[in-house]
Amino acid sequence: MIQRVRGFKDVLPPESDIFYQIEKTARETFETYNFKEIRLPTVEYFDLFVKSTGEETDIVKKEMYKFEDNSKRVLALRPEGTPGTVRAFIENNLNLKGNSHKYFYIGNMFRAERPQAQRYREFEQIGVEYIGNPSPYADAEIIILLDSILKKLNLNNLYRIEINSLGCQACRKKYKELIVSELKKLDLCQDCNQRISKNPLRVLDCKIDQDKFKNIPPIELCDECLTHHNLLKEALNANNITFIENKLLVRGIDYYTKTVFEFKMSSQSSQDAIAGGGRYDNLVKLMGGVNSPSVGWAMGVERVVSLMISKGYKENDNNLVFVVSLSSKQSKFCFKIINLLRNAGIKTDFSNFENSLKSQMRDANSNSARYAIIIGEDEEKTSKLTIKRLSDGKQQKMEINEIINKIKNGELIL
RNA sequence: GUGGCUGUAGCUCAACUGGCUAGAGCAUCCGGUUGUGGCCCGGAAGGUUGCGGGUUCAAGCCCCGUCAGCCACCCCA
Repeated sequence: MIQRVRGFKDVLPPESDIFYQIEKTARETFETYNFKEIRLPTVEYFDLFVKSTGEETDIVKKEMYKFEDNSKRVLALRPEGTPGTVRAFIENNLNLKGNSHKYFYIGNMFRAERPQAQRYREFEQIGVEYIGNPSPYADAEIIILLDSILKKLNLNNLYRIEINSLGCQACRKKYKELIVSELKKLDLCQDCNQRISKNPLRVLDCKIDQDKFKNIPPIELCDECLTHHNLLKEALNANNITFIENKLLVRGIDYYTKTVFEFKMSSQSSQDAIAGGGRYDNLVKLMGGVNSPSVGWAMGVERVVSLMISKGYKENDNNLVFVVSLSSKQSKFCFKIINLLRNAGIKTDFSNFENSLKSQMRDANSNSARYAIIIGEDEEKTSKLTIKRLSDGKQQKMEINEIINKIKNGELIL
């Protein structure tokens, strides 16, 4: 028997329904905020991610599904959505098509990490990219958008928001120089020693050496970055969004500037980030497009699913009508009734007319049907069907049109 | 990627220091007289103990490998 590949998973009912509910809620919210869907390829050139996500990031260095196709092209399964979105933006000249570039995507991403609960090699991300708006209100807008989706899913109080500012290129350059000399004086772990030259800001996020950074001053933002950051915080406060400022929040992708943020679940698991994002003012230009300061985030759908399950997800009320036959003689008639109900938009099902009535009634019950319609010789002859409410066992006889009308109008009283 | 724990029926688990045809609950299926589900009762089905090798008279249990899951780290969604 050939089994699943490590780190990949089957999503089965009823869990698959939770995915659907999250996607549906996200789509409805995106519509309110005037974000449009963009659907992108799963496969891109490997170099796209090297250039955008960053050569020195863990994502590119050790987590990418990289391969050669039959024509020796070096390709990769996408590990995140932003590079593809930016590529599509530039390649399709979207900057010339309208002046609002608010996109969302829903898609699978791939990272070859060691699997763990809530950490899979293929996972689903829902993300947004707001391209070309440098305003702190764009940052605030997408943070509130994300918060709003999670609140609609009734996940209030199950997550916290952390924000930070990494500054622009100018203030970051100054800060890097400052901390590199400070960090070199310290006795750091192996990883950190390598990071000092490649990505010194990342060192500050190290959990091993955390205690040694007490004397490292936080980044000093330039006037513009500071104003941006303050406006964002004011906008969040003014709209009752609770957040924590985390000066050590750095994030593992190279293109971020100014605002970065993470939504974390309040669990003990180390897989606690349910969404993360930030501003990337230089990326579009770096990738060959016109200068377009942008901001975005991505949400890990599996992690939101696990939050929904942990708080006790309840399925929607089941309005199912289940049709059962006394014997196989009524099969044709029953099947016709079923299709009349379905054509009227009523959720209807049946199991096997060959089975005993008892067995079919058990099927109705295990499908948590609300009503059973029982059809025997009498019902077929008189066209008056027996309808039974399964919650209390009350039943009576009615014509099919009457049943349909009463169910549709919510007037079915037995 | 590093270190560790685990793997018995669909699910949750049991099987003394290696010892008879590997058990139970739940779930499933059938039945409990004439056309009625849930509760209850009776019965049935379901396992090459993840897979492969080794040690032994004998392996679910010990050893090696492998696959998978989980935990911590790393990192992130």
